Amino acid sequence: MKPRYQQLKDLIVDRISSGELRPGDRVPSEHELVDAMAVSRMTANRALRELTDEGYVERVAGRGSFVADYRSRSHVLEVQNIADEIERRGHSHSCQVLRQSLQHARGEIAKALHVTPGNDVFHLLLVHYEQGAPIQVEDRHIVASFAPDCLAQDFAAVTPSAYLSAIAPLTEAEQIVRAQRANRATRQRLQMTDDEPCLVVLRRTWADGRPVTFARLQHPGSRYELAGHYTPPGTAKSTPAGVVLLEEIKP
Amino acid sequence: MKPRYQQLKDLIVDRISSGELRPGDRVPSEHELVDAMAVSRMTANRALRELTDEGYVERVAGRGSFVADYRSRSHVLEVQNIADEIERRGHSHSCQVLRQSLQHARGEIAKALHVTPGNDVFHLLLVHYEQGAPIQVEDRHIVASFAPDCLAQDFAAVTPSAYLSAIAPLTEAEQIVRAQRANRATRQRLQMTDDEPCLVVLRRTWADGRPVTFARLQHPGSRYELAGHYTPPGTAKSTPAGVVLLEEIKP
DNA sequence: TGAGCCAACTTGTATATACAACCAAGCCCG
DNA sequence: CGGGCTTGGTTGTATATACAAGTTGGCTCA
Repeated sequence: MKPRYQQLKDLIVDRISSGELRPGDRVPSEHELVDAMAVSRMTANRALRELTDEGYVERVAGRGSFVADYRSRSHVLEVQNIADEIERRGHSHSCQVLRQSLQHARGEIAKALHVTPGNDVFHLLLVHYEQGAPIQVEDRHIVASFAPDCLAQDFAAVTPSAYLSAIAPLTEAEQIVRAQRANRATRQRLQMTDDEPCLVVLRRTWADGRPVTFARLQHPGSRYELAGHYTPPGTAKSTPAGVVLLEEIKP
Repeated sequence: MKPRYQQLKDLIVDRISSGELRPGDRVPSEHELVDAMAVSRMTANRALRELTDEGYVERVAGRGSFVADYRSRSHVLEVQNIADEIERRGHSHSCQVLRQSLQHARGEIAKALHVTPGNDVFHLLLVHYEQGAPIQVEDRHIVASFAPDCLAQDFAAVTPSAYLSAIAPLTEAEQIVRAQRANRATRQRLQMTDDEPCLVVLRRTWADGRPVTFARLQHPGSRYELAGHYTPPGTAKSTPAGVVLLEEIKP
């Protein structure tokens, strides 16, 4: 038997991930949970407090508790959407859709997405531009059952990342970063010279405990880099605005 | 005035980061905190429970609470030490020290480490080998006041990462990942072909809220990649052993 | 009308208490 | 000597209660 505070947490997380509660919506107050679930206020408090620590809920004394915006959920999801990233830099983002089709999963793609070969997957091929210069080739497969209306989307307006996040919060991610040479087609799309290194990110993303999408993201080495700032769970403090500094270092 | 549970947490974290309490040491039990600090057991429980969530302590019902091993602290610190990483793969690690000297900080290095130009920093240049094949050139600067006995260390036996972690827990990290071409000296050291892309990691690491070391890590693109698996704070579940799968995919 | 006050509700923290489960060490008894 | 039991210490959870502080909306009174 799970502890009661965990039952309360599961209950609320389920209502959020099912879409019943959306970001900004009010979640039951401690007193309402006490009445509805027959627990003490301390137990309800612990459930809501831990959900706050985990990024699901935001609480305001005197007003109530509310479903948090997914973007504030974890650093994984912060990096997901290249359009947001570019706009945070104050630059313009545009996107060209080269392919948007329904396919049957086979081989490694089927294995990576945990579907049986032959099942439907969508295949997307996009090029993202920052200030008009190509910055990323996005080659993505999506489990069809997760996003049935994928073919009807306009991915030039809403990136696949944003689209997928809107369907359900992405709860888990796995990625591999490599430096490789790109093939000729990719070099052309990214306007890369023949010997320019290519920064490749292979990323698999989960929702509801199941993999839903696999992306191969290729970037020109001279114009793109990955940056991250990590603090251990408890702290999240000290030294702001340090990334810019590192950018300048050319030993 | 900080809340009392936070005061308790600060107290214990201070004793850990000062080195008074080392990994494996016993931390005061809830009852001892009740007696010593004049708080209720619930307050002591909350302090210790949150420290557990944050990775500082491990608790065992019936035995007590103990300082956690730093390695279990966060995925940032897991990746720190390339020797551990190689040994986890069951491979042999060796290391050649090319430079180990005391210098005066200048320019970008001084800025990155937040020391005034002219202050002492140590400079290390190492090559790491996996099964005899070169896998990383480590070019590292360390704030001298943080590690005064740096010149006396044998870094072929204990990597700089391990050495620095032993002095004080590394609490914060910032890194940038790039795909670049390496210069000729580096290509030779890593036995890379002329046009082989190089995976470069620039990493700056903090202890006690101050930057202590800055490293430039260069890897042959054909033999090295970065992998990470991320879950949001609350969950930490589902799908094990998936990284290997992704390795195989060559679309 | 408008300014201020107050009541109701919310979260945040703190205490005292209780019971269950777990662990280690020592003790008793066969 | 050894197996099982007890006992004391520990964590994990749950409740009832209390006070402080923030927010909101309505009400009163000038």
